[in-house]
Amino acid sequence: MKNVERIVNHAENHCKAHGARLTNKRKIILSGLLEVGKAMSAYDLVDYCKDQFGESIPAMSVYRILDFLQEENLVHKLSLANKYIACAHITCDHAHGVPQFLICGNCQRVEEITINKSTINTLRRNVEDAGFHLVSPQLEMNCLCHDCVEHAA
Amino acid sequence: MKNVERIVNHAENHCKAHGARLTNKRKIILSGLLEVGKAMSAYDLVDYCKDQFGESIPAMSVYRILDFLQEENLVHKLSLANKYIACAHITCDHAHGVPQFLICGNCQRVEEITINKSTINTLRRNVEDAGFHLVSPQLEMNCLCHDCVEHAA
DNA sequence: CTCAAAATGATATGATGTAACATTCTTGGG
DNA sequence: CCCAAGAATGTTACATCATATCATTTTGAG
Repeated sequence: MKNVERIVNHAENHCKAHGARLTNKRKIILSGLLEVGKAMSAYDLVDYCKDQFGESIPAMSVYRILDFLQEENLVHKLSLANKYIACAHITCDHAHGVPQFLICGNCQRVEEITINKSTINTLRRNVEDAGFHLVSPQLEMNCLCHDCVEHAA
Repeated sequence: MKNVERIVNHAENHCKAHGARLTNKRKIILSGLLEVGKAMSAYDLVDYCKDQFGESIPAMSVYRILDFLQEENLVHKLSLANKYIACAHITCDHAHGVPQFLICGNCQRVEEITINKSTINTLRRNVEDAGFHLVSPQLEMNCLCHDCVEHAA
């Protein structure tokens, strides 16, 4: 779990750098997401924090904290699943493209990838051709992970 | 509204062709979605059917009917918005690619487009490279429609 | 230290969605 | 035609996801 700690520290610096505060509760939520390494619902996080950290954080606060963490790009929301997941690139210092998510419809595993720019640009062009402007190319795709494909076969 | 009727008839034939039944309630829900022409939540549909058609359809039934209509490819679910929208291509007889949706984050307008196959294939390859299998390339993209971009500017 | 702003808590409620079982409707075989 | 079986719909209860509102606590700048 040293690794989680390291990432949280990094996140704290990232926040400090522009005057945002990674408070204790916010650290706890972020740690939970990092430890679990999977997408969790807000209420899953309430339970997890209670069980693992002995911290009772009301759901309302969890939602607020998740909003904060999303604004800081430390966490992403998955609309397909109504769940939240820690950003896979918190510790990278360079700017990132908007991520895309592969969600296993069977076991709920999630992989965060970055699709190459030219593909995204093609997508963007398709969107512009339809008279819309692409605000964010964060995509969520219905997938099966390798294991689940195997077992289904 | 003749047009809606025509589309519903077409949908009915489509269902009959493989032994599925487009019952009266199902027609009403589909008609509602077609008339409105926008994405609606299940509960929006409950209200709409009550107001416009004098039909009280319980939410549970609306969900079941929406499931049916999705299986028939007459309706799509938008996870970004938790809403449902009539397929833009019900009356086309040829098979369609999986659709992509452009959702205006400001006015909620939705455009259904079909991205060209080669772009989808590139996406699919990206997914396979990450060890996942793309089940369905139905994408939902956070956009702004042309009007909202103008007004924001 | 003090005060204002930020963060968190408490409570209620709205919105979305499903489980489980009952009832009604349709339809094909006798 | 009738009726059994399956399909569709209704009813009720509840699970899950999310936000509005106002109260309280914490924090940091002056």
